[in-house]
Parts: sequence; C-alpha cells; structure tokens
Amino acid sequence: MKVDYEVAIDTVKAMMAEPASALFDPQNCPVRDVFAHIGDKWASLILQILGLRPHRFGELRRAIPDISQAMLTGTLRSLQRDGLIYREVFPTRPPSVEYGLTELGQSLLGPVSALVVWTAEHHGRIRQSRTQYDLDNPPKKKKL
Amino acid sequence: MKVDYEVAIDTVKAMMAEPASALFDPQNCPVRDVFAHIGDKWASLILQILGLRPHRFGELRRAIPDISQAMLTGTLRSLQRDGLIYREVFPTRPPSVEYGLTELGQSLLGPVSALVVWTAEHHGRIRQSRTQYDLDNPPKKKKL
DNA sequence: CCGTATCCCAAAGGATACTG
DNA sequence: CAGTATCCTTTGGGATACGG
Repeated sequence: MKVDYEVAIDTVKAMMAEPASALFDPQNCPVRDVFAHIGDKWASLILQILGLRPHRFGELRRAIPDISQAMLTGTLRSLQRDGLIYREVFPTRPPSVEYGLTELGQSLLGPVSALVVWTAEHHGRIRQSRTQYDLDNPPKKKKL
Repeated sequence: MKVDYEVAIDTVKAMMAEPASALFDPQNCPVRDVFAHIGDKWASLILQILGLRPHRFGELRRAIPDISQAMLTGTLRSLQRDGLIYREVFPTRPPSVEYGLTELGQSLLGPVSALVVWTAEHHGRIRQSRTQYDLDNPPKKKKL
C-alpha cells in the first residue's frame, strides 16, 4: 500500500479546519489518544518486533534487554486492549504465551515504519542541530 | 512525495536484522529518541498546527486551550533544539515571537500526517476493542 | 514460564506569580 | 506579549518478591 504525503497533510489540514475539530478536543482527540500509546517508550518497539514474527514473552524480554518485566507486561496488555496485538496461551507445562500482531496492528505497522525510516534518515541532522543549539545557548548563569 | 508502506516495513526489518542494530541500542536508538519527542503529548499537535502556517506564541496558546504556558514554552524549545521549528523575534513593543516549521520540520509533517490519518480512520475500532476488552476483563476482585 | 502486586524514586506536567 | 522560576501533584517506570 502506498501513501501520498501531500494528500495526508491536506487531509489533516481539512480535519483541523472543521469547527470544533476532534483533533482539538482533549477528550476525544485521536492523535493524543493513539500517540499516547504508540509513542510511549516501548510500544512502537514491540510493534516492530512482532512485525517480524510472533514472539513469546521470554523472547520479547531478551529482545529488549532493558525493559522491566512489569513494563513489558503492562505495555503488552495495553496493546492487546487496543486490539493491536493478540495473546495466545498454550496449555503446555510450564505454560507458554505467544504474542503477535492482529490485522489492525499489521495495518499500523506501515505508517509507523514510514516514520521510523524518516527518523533513521534524519537522526544525524537532528543530533547536529541539538549540538549547535547547545553551543549557542550555553547553560545559563545565575544572577550575581 | 509518495511512500510505499511495504518498502518502509521491509526497510525497518532489514535495520532490525543487523547484528547490534542501532534500533536496539538504548543509547543510540533513533526510534526511541525521536518518538520521545514527536510522540509526546503536545509536540505532534504543535507540529500540525505550525504546518498550517506560522503562529505566534499567544496564538498557539489559544489554539491549544489545555496546555500550560510552561509546557508550551518547553515543548517549543525542544522542537527548536531539534531543528524542527524556527523561532523569530520581532522587536516590536511589546515584542512578538513567531514560530514556524523549518524544512526539516516540514519533511516530518508528511509521515506524521500519514500516522494521524491512520489514527483517525481506526480510532473507532480501537475504542470498540477497548470496550470489549474491559467487558471481558472486569475490574479484578480482591481475594477474600 | 508467565504474570501480578508492592514499593519507591524520578520525571512529567499543571498552577501561579514574577520579569524583560 | 513572551518567557522564567517555583511549587506541587501525578504519572512512568524500575526492582523485587510472590502466585498460578
């Protein structure tokens, strides 16, 4: 599936132009709502990993060494609640649990990956910009 | 500019396949780094608004009624530091300040808008999924 | 092996008052 | 008008220990 960025930009502009656009309604804003999830520290990473293939709980832990068990469980729950991933329990001994993308999650993988690609391409320039900014704006001095 | 989601997905998969991929390096992961900014509660919203046209500080405040002055200032600083927006001061009395997208910010608008469009299209299904999940998983009971 | 519960600290974020 | 400083509350997220 292909997407034209110009069209997407215009679509969003049109959404914003509506009076009382949902985009500006703190209660009902899809952007804040969804970005709050996929934008969090771990969710998009998990999404990408599950995009490769389904993983078991322990596999995910090993794939993301610096995540705590509590956060992994919590993030998976949240994604599952949103219908982006499925959770399947196999009644083995000891039990094993597999996570994978639902169709909805799969459909999210495209736009998110596009953003990741942008990110990877421009990361250097962003870091450069930060360095420059910090040079121009040295840590402030207190009044004497 | 058009983007093929399949290509983006494959690109990211290739990035993840590399041994010691930067994507899994907590220190150097562009995804975490950039998502931490644009994924935050306000940054993407500001990006979209500035995509419409440059805005003054007060205009932004009015456009986003539920943002505190401190958060607005902080978010703008962060975006400026990353080189996504510019800040221009007009020496009027009283002074006025204009914010707008840089070229880099403009180039980010496409991928982010694509994600916003996805979000708007699927928000209903996500909310539905949440409701269903909450029905299936009633608030837990304490042990007696 | 998976998941939950608890505790605790650090950072995010809001309100308000003050300055250039 | 724009921005800073301070205070205070809420949340995010890590460590650990325990239960199914």
